[in-house]
Amino acid sequence: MRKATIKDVAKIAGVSTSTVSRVLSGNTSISIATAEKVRYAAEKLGYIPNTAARCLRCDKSKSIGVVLPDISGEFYSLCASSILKYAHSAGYTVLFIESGNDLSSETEGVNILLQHGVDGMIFIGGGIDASLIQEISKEVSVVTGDRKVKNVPSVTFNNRVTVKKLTQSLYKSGFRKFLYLGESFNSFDNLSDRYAGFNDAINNYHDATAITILEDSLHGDKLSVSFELFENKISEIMPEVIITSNDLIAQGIISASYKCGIKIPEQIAVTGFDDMTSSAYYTPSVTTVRQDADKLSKICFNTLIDMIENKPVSSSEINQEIIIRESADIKEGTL
Amino acid sequence: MRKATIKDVAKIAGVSTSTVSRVLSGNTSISIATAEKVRYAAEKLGYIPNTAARCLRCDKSKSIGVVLPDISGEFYSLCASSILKYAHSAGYTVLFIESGNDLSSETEGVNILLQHGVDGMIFIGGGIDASLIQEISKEVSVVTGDRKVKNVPSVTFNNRVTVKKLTQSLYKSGFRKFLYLGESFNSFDNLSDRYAGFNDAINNYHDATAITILEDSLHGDKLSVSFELFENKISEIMPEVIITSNDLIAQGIISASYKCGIKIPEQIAVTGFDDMTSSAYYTPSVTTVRQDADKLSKICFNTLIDMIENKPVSSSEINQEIIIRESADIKEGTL
DNA sequence: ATGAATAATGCAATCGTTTGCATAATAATA
DNA sequence: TATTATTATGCAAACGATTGCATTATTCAT
Repeated sequence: MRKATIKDVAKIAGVSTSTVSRVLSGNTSISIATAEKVRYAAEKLGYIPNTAARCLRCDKSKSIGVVLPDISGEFYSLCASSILKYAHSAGYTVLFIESGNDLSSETEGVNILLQHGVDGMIFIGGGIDASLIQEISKEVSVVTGDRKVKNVPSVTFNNRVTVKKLTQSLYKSGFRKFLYLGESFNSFDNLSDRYAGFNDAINNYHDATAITILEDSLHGDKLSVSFELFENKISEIMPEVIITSNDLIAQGIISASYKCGIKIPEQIAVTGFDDMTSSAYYTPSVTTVRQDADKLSKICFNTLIDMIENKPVSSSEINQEIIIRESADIKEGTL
Repeated sequence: MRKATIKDVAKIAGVSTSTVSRVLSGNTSISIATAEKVRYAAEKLGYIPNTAARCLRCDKSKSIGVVLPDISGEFYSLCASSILKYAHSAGYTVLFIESGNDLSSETEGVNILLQHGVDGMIFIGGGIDASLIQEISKEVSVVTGDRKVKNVPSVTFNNRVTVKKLTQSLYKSGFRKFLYLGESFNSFDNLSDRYAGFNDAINNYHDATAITILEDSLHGDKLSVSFELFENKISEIMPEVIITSNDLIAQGIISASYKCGIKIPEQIAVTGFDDMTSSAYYTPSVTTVRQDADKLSKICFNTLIDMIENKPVSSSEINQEIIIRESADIKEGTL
């Protein structure tokens, strides 16, 4: 048998479809008796309102789009999970888009969202063309997470302050010869901010030395690259501490050093970024910076909903947390 | 200005809406000239077809629902990513639902999918009430992934065969005292299958000893549990090899043994399951079983689409791959 | 050139809701 | 009781697309 519609419910309950609609949405005055009848009929028929029809009529979909680089990344998947949670409990539905690498797949993805008439979009992380976001934000409510785009409300982490603090406490812990080893960046605010924070700290110390290595191929699982890098470059330099821009690099360094017979943290201290699950169980466990994905997601979502409901919104910044573990011995009280 | 509709396009192009529709869907005969005009008008207006309207009219949404325990799990997030990929390139949209723990959130999630009129659903992994799936499968096309439900097409891994093979090759590599350390199971086919495979192999050997420990609290990141377990129980037993039912347990064992001064793999060999990213970089790296999430997702999706299009479908099984690494020294040629 | 077949297009109904307006029923007030 | 507010309901028109049927324009064959 066909799926029950509001008409069927109306017929069974002996009222008009308007009444059924009103009972079910429950925001107008309805006599208790009819409400009862309607609810009974709906229940009996197993009536499920048709979202498409409602969406068409009301010109809003109660759905949002979420664009992120790849949903299988540890951080992003946590965001996905959180957003799903908040969205569902607010009666919203979520469409995810992986921006991937190329602009064309991005545009295509955004088009899917547009076609579906999402009420708003959240863009999380880099890798998505800024001008595209700008463009979209004129048509529909947009919030960016972990990234800033001009004239678009954003939710970001305080990377710069955190890395400055981290560097300072390493200095206070006695380290003097620093190596900053990070992914190269162009306009990725969070990466450049991390490096900026490093410099903020270093520039205050005249008895500290700092070298920087920025590499494109460091990210992802290309740890062998780190290994080479370690053998070729670091051995000449021999820093006392290596500050990296993500945990995978840090783990790569640790792994490489292990194979070269260099002891971590005894000979070289290493810090990461992201607090990946594996970092806690690594040997040695990785001193790193934790970013609260759930918090980011929550604020992004709430901000977006406020925008959709035409409430005033503003950007926000979330504090990161430095997690001290074995790979870098940060002295008590230096944070 | 309002978003352009098919009417606007029709007016600009000087044709009827029917014609516009036909041009854009491109499956009926249309003169080249009008097609040209229509396409030009659509382009000029930035026309984006309204999915809700189409969905309403055609009674299909070109969308599917995917229900999984949690989208942030490493394996599941890979599935999510893959499904997104295949779905989008087939013109489908995806709604994810986290089944979480309780039945109520499951039912709620499924309701969301029903309301949205998804054309089909994929249920991946355990934790979702089997009878609920049965129920749903009467209303809409359903495929299960990494799990079997009566009368529902499924895509599963050959857990039993794989673990049997793994056990056999460990035996052939010289191990005799086995410990199977896994999550306890009730109806989770994959877990019970793994254990069954272990027994399949062991039962053939009269000179091998096997102990089994099944624990509820082993899964997830409760590695301290493993640690306790290791100290209290295993030390009395002292197996030569430990076969675990997932990588986290294996890593926990490795980590615990390290702290107890037991050398792995020299004193005890350990195998995991899942081939998590971290397992490759662990020290020692973890011998494990890889399950191809992308393959699973692809077959699930294709099967579902076949069902939706009323083509005949059948269940399939995917071979797992044993990945030999440092934590368990499987001899060449024993596989 | 004339009728038959085919190709192009338009008309209008339809999908399932919601909602402004009108009306009927009820309650409050004078 | 007559009159006015208030509360409950129904009617019917949207929302934007698709599609069966009817119609017109075109092509083809004889």
